Amino acid sequence: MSRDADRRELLAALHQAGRENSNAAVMFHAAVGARMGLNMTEEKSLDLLEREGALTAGEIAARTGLAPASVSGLIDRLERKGFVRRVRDNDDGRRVIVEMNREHVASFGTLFAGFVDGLEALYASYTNEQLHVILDFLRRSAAIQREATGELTSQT
Amino acid sequence: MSRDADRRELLAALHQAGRENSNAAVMFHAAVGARMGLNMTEEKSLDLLEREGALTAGEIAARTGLAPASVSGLIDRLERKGFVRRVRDNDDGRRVIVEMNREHVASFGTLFAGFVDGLEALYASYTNEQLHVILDFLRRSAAIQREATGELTSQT
DNA sequence: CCATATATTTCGTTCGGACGAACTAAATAA
DNA sequence: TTATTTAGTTCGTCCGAACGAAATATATGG
Repeated sequence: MSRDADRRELLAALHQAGRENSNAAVMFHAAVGARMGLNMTEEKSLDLLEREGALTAGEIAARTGLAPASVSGLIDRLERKGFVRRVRDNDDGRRVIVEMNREHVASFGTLFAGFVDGLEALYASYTNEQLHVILDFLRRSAAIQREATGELTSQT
Repeated sequence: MSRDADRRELLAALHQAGRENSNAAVMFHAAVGARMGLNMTEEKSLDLLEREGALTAGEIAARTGLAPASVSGLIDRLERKGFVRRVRDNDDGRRVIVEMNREHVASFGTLFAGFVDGLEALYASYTNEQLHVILDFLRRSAAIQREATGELTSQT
């Protein structure tokens, strides 16, 4: 049963490595945020806009769980720092659409230089077939984490 | 050059998926922390203790960049919530060693149930060979992120 | 021993971000 | 039109976490 033993070890190692990778991602994210002058809330909101595109203030409130007043303040800060723009909704003048300012975000690209280079070198070390496996894993792992986050966030 | 085209696409997809996976990890981490009654600083400190084992207050200060006074408060809070213990260092009575209370952390295991099940199912869908690739990727990716975090954190 | 250096804590203060309540403006219903 | 609902903002307040400076306790060098 050497095959089984190998697999058990493998799974344990994956558990550990996955944990450490998550951890490293969190730390990196925090470090990048700090360098960009963003707090956690601001960072998460930008990520939200990155993933979902422009959102109204109300949508941001719903997604982040913040009170409307807090979202106004949040948008103020992000706008002041140049990361987003407020755009009036033509269909409904009450709404405020918050658009990410991609140019400004991109201007911090140098912060990621080392990271990007490292990743490219890493990818370069794999065959196409292996990269397909990694891609599949990343996508499904992200889905699982988002699902789990949803479960934790929905009050139970 | 269909091979090259495939690879270019693959790399672009990996870039995107990697980003989203990181993001999902950050969100999940934050959600777990919120459920455990921890703020970001407390979470990061526990992660630190997880990775490096027991640390003195001063070491925590050095690793987190917090002022000594802030670390005292941090340890107070973590201790009050049951996540760590203060232990006097026998070799040097001035030092305070902070140990993680693993039992208490483990008691939140149910929060991770969905996540863990999901991951197990995911891993089950791969061959040993594929898992080796994923393991290698996770480890090297974590190292790259830690390296990049270090670069960002060291004042430059 | 005594003086000085080091590790941590205590104290008082400050600051940012989150909030509820009241307000403004726009949309919709009557 | 006028009344009501909805979206966001403003305002005043509160709370937690971070800090510097001073205090405490222990270690180390002269």
